[in-house]
Amino acid sequence: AETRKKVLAIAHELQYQPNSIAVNLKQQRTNTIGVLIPDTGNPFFSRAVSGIQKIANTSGYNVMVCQSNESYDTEKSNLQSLVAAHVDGLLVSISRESDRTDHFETLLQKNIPVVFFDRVCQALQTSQVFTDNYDIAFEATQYLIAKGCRRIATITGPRHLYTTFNRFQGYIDALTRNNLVFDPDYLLLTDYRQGSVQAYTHHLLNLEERPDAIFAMNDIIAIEMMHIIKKQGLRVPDDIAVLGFNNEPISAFVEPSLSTIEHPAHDIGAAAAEILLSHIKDPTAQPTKKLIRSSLVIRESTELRQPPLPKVRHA
Amino acid sequence: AETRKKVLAIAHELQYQPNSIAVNLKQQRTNTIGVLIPDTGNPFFSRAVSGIQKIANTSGYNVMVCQSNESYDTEKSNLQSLVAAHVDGLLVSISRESDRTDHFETLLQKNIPVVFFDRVCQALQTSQVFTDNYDIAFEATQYLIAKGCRRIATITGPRHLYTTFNRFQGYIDALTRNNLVFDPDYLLLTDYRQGSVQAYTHHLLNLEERPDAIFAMNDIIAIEMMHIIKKQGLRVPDDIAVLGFNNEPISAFVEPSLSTIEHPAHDIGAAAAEILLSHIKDPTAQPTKKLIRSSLVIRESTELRQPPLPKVRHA
DNA sequence: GTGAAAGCGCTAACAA
DNA sequence: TTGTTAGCGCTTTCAC
Repeated sequence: AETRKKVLAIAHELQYQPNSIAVNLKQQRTNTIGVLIPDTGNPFFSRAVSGIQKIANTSGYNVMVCQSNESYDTEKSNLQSLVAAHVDGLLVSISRESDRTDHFETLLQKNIPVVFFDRVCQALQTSQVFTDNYDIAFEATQYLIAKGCRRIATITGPRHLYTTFNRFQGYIDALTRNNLVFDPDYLLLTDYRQGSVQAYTHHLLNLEERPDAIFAMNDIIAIEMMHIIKKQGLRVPDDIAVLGFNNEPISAFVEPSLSTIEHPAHDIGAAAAEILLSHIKDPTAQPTKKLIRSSLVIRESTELRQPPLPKVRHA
Repeated sequence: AETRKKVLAIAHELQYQPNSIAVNLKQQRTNTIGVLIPDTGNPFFSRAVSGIQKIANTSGYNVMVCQSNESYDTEKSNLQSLVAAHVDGLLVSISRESDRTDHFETLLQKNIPVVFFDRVCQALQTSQVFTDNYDIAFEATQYLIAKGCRRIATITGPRHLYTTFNRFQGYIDALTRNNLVFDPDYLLLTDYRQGSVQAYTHHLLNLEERPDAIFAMNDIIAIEMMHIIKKQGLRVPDDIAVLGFNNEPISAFVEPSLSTIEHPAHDIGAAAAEILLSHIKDPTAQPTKKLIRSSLVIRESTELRQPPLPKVRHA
């Protein structure tokens, strides 16, 4: 009782800090969560990490970040690093290249909680946080059609990605609903490589029937496309309307300002972190799926000044 | 010898992985480096983190990231977390609010290697990686003056930040060298709060003698300012030239394309990580200072079409 | 070369 | 309530 005080006082005086590694060894946990994302430099993911940090830090967790650079192999090796580092749980958005998900199965075997976010992995029985990709793509396409667009091109990623697949379905279904036929010429699969946007845009502009709208998979691509379109002497939105995805801050300030889809990266990251922490606390908890809604942000790049064309029936 | 093989075989079969926490406890290190930056969502820092990751992962290190949100208190508490997590070393870019650096002294006492990057801390005897802020700001200002600009405004941050201070000095010295007097009306200190850029820009545009050029502290601010200037019916660069900082990818695609300063975030991060790893390997190594050069990237936002005005002598 | 044992710094169980 | 001790899983030393 007396000595207790003395010890505490001296401990404080010597600035005693428990050795967390020893604590970790004893407790068999690290108070660290692993984050595995495709690209730190992608603003969507860096904002998601920001949301993750916020939740993790307020709960006394540290965050270990790895980037797969959109490579399956790197993702796999990052995963091993994070597991080897004994993170208490993982937040993952899978790489573009990952069309199989065998590497995540070991997590389930080892009972390491994992929450996928945005680019989720449907094959696995885990918690997931995602947005209503199908609905918002449907709504966005519907909106473009209502504006009078009939030849709507889309730039998208590989089919096996959850986000891409659902957005594409929403796009297709909106076309069908409006009796428009899907023209494969208007579908571009991008790999994001340097210079690819330029090539894709020129391809679209040189088509016999040039598209009258482009629905891009993110704002950065959309802005680059607008730039190229304008350089070609065409007008946005009058000749070609452009719609982005993600609502990056910069999109409000380009000319014309970019219509896009608000995709709350910070909230998605934070929600995923919260679910993960709950799984860490209670390992028996069932996987949950959380939907975070997106919304259409209409600006100038799709606001056609001319009245909509009369509705045309194709096919 | 024989049993060795058998054991190894079975170990492989059971997928034996040494428990890294136990290894860490024994070795007194974690193979983890801590990264402390102001803001994960800031593209400059997220690109720097990308460079750090690359070096760290190839050397078998994990990366633990914390963001201070530009707050001194958060920075201090993040620092404690990272030290408590026993990171083997730290990479730090200090927060805007941190006008004192007492919290970093404990690192030196505990002999934890730290490398500051970009927003370095001069008061401490540690390794640092930075860019030639003074020279490039001088060169950029000189360039604007050569283009005929005489009333050059600048948007900058607090004086105690290394980057800000040196850029400001370069700006001032270039003015002086050209016999232009520095007008405090043309200096804006921003805190980056929501909406502040709009207020600052309007302030500048409403000055009795409107600036004919603006040198912003980063591209995002510069692009927002261009947007506001154009909304006011003024032309960029003819009425006001605009120069950014950081050369974000998007800056090539705005209208007019933004002149800016190439500030190699990825390289700065990678260089800092390399120096840190060398300090971890050899704790007796002396602190080094590494300079990574920036360069002027000239695009449309400063390319005045009219011939430069005749040189005016002020004061 | 092989094997046993001490110990990293802590926590939790147990004994006093 | 207080003090002692075993043990987390590894590495390294030291004896064999």
